[in-house]
Amino acid sequence: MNDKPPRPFDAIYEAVRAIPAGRVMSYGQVGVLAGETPRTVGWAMTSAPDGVPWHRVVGADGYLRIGRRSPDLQRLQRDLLAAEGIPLLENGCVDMELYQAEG
DNA sequence: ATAGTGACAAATG
DNA sequence: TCATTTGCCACTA
Repeated sequence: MNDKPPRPFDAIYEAVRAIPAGRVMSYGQVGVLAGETPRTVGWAMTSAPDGVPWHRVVGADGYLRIGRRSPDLQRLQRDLLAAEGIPLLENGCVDMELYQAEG
């Protein structure tokens, strides 16, 4: 039952939840909005509860830095992004110039 | 308390 | 361009 850490990254989840559909944000951007560092954002995403569109969080380059330990998650994020109207480029990254949220 | 790791980012060689 | 290093913060052993 202790799957979720007692440390609610409320600020981080709030920033991620504030990302509108069809838009994406980088870990660094979320970190700035949440007042935390990109590292902490990544760690918070590992325990992202329901209601948090973690799939809208991508790397600063638009790449899906995910998938290093869970290839399934990368495919899941790719599917979720496509479902929101965010197709990935041939490089496998998101067009930040078009889909990056302002904040 | 210490060391190692991590869904990052920017700088450096 | 690629690989390496450093900074940052939180968690696990």
